[in-house]
Amino acid sequence: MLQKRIDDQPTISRQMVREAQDILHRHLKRVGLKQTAQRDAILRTFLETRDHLSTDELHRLVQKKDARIGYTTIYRTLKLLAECGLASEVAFHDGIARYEHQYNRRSHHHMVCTECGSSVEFFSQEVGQLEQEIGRKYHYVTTRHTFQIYGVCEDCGKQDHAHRS
Amino acid sequence: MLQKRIDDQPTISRQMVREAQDILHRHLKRVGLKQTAQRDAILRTFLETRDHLSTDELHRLVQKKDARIGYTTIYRTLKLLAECGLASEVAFHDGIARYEHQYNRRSHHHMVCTECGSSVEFFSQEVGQLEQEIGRKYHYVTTRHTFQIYGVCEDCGKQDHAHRS
DNA sequence: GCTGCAATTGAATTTCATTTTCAAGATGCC
DNA sequence: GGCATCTTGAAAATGAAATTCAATTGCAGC
Repeated sequence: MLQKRIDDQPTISRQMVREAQDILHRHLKRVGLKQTAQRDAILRTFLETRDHLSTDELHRLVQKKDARIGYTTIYRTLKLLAECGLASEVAFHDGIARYEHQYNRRSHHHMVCTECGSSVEFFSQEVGQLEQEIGRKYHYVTTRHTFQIYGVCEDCGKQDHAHRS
Repeated sequence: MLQKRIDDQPTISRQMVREAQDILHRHLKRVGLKQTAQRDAILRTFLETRDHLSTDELHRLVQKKDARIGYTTIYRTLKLLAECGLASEVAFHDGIARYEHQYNRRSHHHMVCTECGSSVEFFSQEVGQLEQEIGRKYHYVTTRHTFQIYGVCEDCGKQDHAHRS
């Protein structure tokens, strides 16, 4: 599944992995949890991947490194990563929770093709400003927003056309 | 659960119910399905309610009118209503699908309190324009978008504060 | 470097929203 | 009105996510 990203950093450097691991380790210590080989392995695999990963996909990838790491641990660790800001959930409204890594990334949004499920990332300043503006207006302390566009991508549009004629 | 709406029409008139019912009936005929008392009852109850209804909530309301209407029929009918544009799904990302009626309503968005679940509706032209703009840029034929803001509402903010001090 | 206790793990189980199944009942075209 | 077809709703199935629990592991304090 094609996924275009607007990312300045083409790959994740060793340095970034170390820094992210530090963030996780500090978070664990803060809330009285323990460092484990599993959590580190999951974080590393997660950072290395440039996709919007479902728990299932991440599980498969992690298993290539250590086949004994179970499903449950992936779920639990993704929540931990979200807690310390390293990951964030992306809901594409297909009933599956996806996560993307958030480390050193610009705020961005997604446009999803409803035919093939591929996605494009785009950036828009206005959306963040709107969050602030609306929050002020209705006296909410805003924490985040979601913005997704749904449609049919160029390729699927062409195929539909070819199919009909 | 408090829900502020930006709606020009304070209540649903008899006239509107009739028109909406017509839309449903025409849709049913078009796709070769049948009119039933259940479908009409569900549509009427749905239109009378100004909330973002979960299937469960709508089921409870409908049962007050006819206790024999089952869960499954609510699910199926909500899908039909969405198909003919009378309802649309609102995902608040709490694992429950909600629907709101779409008949004679302005395009709008939601800000949801993550503490108490209450929501405010707001209107923003920019978001629709952005959908068009981004779609053109990446050659998508866009169909819809979702935009939600999450935060803590004034009341919950006060309670948290009172609790701490 | 041990010890002990609390946190972690993962297989299995449970939960819960939603979907599917299917036999009995309703609808509407002829 | 007859009859094929759609609808209904209770029950069962599904599937993603959460929970349970016994065995294992991390690590703070000695």
